Parts: sequence; C-alpha cells; structure tokens
Amino acid sequence: MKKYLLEIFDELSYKLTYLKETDLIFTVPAQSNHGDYSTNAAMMLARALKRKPIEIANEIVSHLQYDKSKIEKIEIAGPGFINFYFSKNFVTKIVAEIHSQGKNFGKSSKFAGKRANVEFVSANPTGPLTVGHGRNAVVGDTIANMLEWIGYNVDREYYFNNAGRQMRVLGDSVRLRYLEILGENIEFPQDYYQGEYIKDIARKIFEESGDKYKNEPEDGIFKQRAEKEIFDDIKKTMKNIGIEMNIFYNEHSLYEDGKINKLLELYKTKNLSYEKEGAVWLKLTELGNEQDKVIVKSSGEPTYRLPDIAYHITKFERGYDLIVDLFGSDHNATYPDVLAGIRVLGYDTEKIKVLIHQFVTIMSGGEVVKMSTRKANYVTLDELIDETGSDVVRYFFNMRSISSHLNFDLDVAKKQSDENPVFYLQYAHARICSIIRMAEEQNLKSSLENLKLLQKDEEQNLLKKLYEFPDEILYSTELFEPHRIANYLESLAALFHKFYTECRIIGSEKKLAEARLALIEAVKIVLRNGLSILGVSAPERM
RNA sequence: GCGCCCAUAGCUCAAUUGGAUAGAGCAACAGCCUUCUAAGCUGUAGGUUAGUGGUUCGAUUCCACUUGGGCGUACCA
Repeated sequence: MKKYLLEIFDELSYKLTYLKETDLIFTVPAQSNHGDYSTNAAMMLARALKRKPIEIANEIVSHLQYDKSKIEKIEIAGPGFINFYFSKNFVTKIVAEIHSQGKNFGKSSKFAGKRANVEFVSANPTGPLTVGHGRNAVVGDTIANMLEWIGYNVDREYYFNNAGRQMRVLGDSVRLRYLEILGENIEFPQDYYQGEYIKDIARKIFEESGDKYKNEPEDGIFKQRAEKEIFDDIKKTMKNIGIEMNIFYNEHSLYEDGKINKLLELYKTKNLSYEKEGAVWLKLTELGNEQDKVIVKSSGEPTYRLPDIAYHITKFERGYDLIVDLFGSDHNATYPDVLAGIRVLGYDTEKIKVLIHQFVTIMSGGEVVKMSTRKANYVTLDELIDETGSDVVRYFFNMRSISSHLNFDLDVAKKQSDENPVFYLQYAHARICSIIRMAEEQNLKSSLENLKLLQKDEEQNLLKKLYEFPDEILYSTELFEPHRIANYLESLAALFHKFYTECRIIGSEKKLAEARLALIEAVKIVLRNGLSILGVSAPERM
C-alpha cells in the first residue's frame, strides 16, 4: 500500500514540483477512521510555501492520479492531513506476495553489498557471563540479525583482553585456591575473584597435576588455564542463546603486530600528545573534549584508550561501511575519547554507531538482586537460561527500548503462563500450525484464487498489519531499535487471535476456507520471520 | 559540581525522525469453551505524560529551569 502511494506521489511531483521540497512520510494513523495511511505533507509544506495547509492538500488531492480499484477514497481532514483508504480487494493482495517470498518476506536490499561489524559482549574472560551481560549479548545479536535483513553482510565480533592487571589478579586468584587445596594457609584478598568457578579451576589443575605447580607464578599455567576454562564457558553460554561470533579480536595482538606503538608514534609526530609527570597524554581538549587523558601510564603501560583507538582503526582498515559498538551505560564516558582520537586521524567516525543500553535490574520475590562479578554475587546467564529457556531470555531482553532500564522479573520469566508475553506470540504460531494440520486431515488446502473473499474487519485488519512488516524492519533497524519488532509481533499476534475467535476456517464455505488458510499461512510466515530476527523459536505445538 | 540515560494507568512498558481521541500486558472487576489449542477472546475501571515555563497550526516527543532515580566523571576496563 505504502509502495503504491510513493509511486503515485513520485509521479505527481513532476507536476507539483514543491513536493520535492519535503520528505514524504506516510504513516498508519492510530485511529482507523483516519484511513489506512495518512500524510502530513500539506502541513509540512505550509510554512515553506506560505500557504494554508488545507489549500495545499486540496491541490495535491485534485491533481493526484490513482487507480480507483486500489484506492477507494481520499479525504482531507483536521488541519490538513490527507487520508487514504484502500479498497478491500487491493488489501488482500499482500497474501500472495508473502506466499511467494516466504522466509524472505520482510527483507530489504537497501544496504545490499555493504559490510557491517557489530561488536558486542566483549567481556574479558574473568568470570562467567551474568544476566547483566545477557542484555548486551541478546541485543547485539539481534541487531546483527536485523542488519542482515536489510542487506548488510555482518560480522559479529567479540573484543577481549587477556593481558593486564585484571588477568593477573585472576591468575593469582586461581593460584591461591590451588595452594589452599594443597593445604597451605593462604590469605585470600578481598578484591580477588571470589566466585566458586575459581575453586573449580584450581581443583581441576590439582586433580590433573597434583602439587606440580606449587611454585608456579600466577601468570603462567594458572592464568592460561583460567582463561581457557572461562572462555569455553562463555562460548557455551552464548551458544545456549543462539549466538555465534565469527571474530574474536584479542587486544593483545595489537601489541604484537606493533599497531599500538605505531599509533603512539603517529600522535607524537602529529603533535597530538605530550608527556607530563612521566605519562603520555592525548590532547583531547584540542579536539573538543572536556579534558586531556592519559594514554600511556608512567609505568609504561598504555591505558585502555590507546588499544581501543588502535582497535577501532583496524575496523576501518578492514573496510566496514558500518561499525556498531554496543555497550552498557557504565562505559558511556569512554567512547567520546575514542571517537575523538580516531576522528583526528582522518577517519570518518560517522560510520561508527555507538549504542548504549541501560542496566538490567533483576527482581526476585519483589526484591532487587544486587550484583557484582568480583564479589561473586550474581545470577549467571546460564542459570537464567536453564531456568527459563533461551526463548524467554531472548524475548525479555529484546522487548524493551535499550535506553530504558530493564526490569527482569525472574518470577514472571520462570512462569510458563499467560503472564509471560513470549508465549503469546508463540501460541499464535502454534495455533496456526494446528489449524493447518487439521485442515490437511480434511483435504482442505490454501488457495490464492479467492482472496477477495477476505472482507471482514478481522481479516482486513490482519492483512493491513502484514503490509507493515517490511517497513517495520527497515525502520527499526535504521533506528537500531529491536524492541519495535517485538512490539510489532505482539500486535500482529493480537490481530490473529481476534481473527481466530471471529472467523472459522474448518466448516466455512470451501472457497472462503481456502482463502483464510492462505491468510493464516501468511501470518505464520511473518510471525516466524519476525521471531527468527529476535532469535526466538516458532514452535509448531505448545 | 559536570556528562549521558530515565520519569507515561496500581505494576512492567509502548506511542512511526512534532500529528488527529496517549495505547498494550499484568493485577482488579464482569462475561465467553458439546465446533480449528481458553497460553485465547469481549467488556468495565484506571491518566493534569514528575513539575513550571517556552517554541507553533499542534508537544509524551524539541528547548530552559526544578524535583527525583540509574550510570559515569582514573595513570581500572
């Protein structure tokens, strides 16, 4: 429907050239008595043309050439809205389109041939993924899916650091637990990793090698083993919610191939850095930021900024058209420095999209669960998946705007009941599958021959919603807002459930039953496609 | 102090780059299963969109200030 409107307006713009002055926007009005689609173009143009909106609207409508079998009625309403009413017959045509495109329905080629890199999770291997990481993981993977749907070739990338102080503390935590198992009297510092998993790793080393490593330093076997065990665990957790990274980028490699030193030299020769109090500072104030920051400590060790900048430069070197960084609000102060450091070297930072999601609050029994990795007071993502299932986890993290704090109510998530919104969608899909099975038993098959019989409100509303799907994906993706897809699917499922209660299939007149079967098959395709973007399964039975 | 994010129905949240009468789910109340899955549907009730100003044909949306919360504000990442 929208496609047709764009066509006829494009044609009209040769006659009324002022139409080219504004971006034409067609929206689905909240009120059904405002038509199927509506545009505010006349109002938008009013100021520029210094004419009355109603007058412009009248001019547009009177010059518009359109097929009366497609558009039934055009009205001008309110301060100057132009409302379009499509013919019922035309509306039904979407069913055939969905059938022919199948699992590709909703895809767009707008960004075909473009390459995107989505960096997410990026947790250092110091402990299992927590529920806190879960939001990042799920949203990142979903955004990657969405970008694929609009044509991008996407790399999913995990950036990590297995060097530095954090990892030394990790290795030493394991070492102390190991010595503890050997019966030595140890003092375990408060700021070391307190989790049980540290003891598990120490126990494994002991069981395999006895006291062989009694005198090993912390950054030898202990660190290596801890890193491997923890990383394996992280990968397993990601796999459990359907996430597969295709690039793991090690920060350490930036040192090994000299990128860090090269960058440091570059800043120096460009006179963008200076030494003070034994440290190297980047002149960020000259680049418009609030204060200069240290890039190399007086100890000679770089701060995270320098490798972060070097790392992002590799993303440009690797030729991406779009670079997406997703992280939690605790990192919100870091990215302006990194961006400034990259921009000054001539890279187009417009290609970088920084997404910041707010924190997750875990609720259990009406109480807030406080979390800290260091203190080992957390719910792991794996525990959550075990208790609720991957679908619930993915849906909960996807269903809210990332700029909102997310309340994750463990009690609701665990319930296999109508309080849990993911089942509402899956139930719609399962119901459709069930009807199709029943129909088959009665030798009833869907047909695209008599779609024009789909005239009832419940049918028409459902059909109109189906039209919106490709637009919704494109729009949601360009805004990087996965929750819109969840919202869309919920309203589609609601319209289906209404249709289900009002319109019977088995038992209806044959031609109508065939057309309705075709309709619900189309709904099934859209539900399945939408759920697959979210990474949620579409069960055949429930 | 400063920066980013947030404040919408009792609770959790939507609201198409400023649109027409602010919508869902849960909870509450009243109904609907001898017919394709009641994990569903229908109805009732629930709002000064935190507050005050401003911008304009029009503001939940944009701007300023105030209040209340989250996260930052390192020679940690």
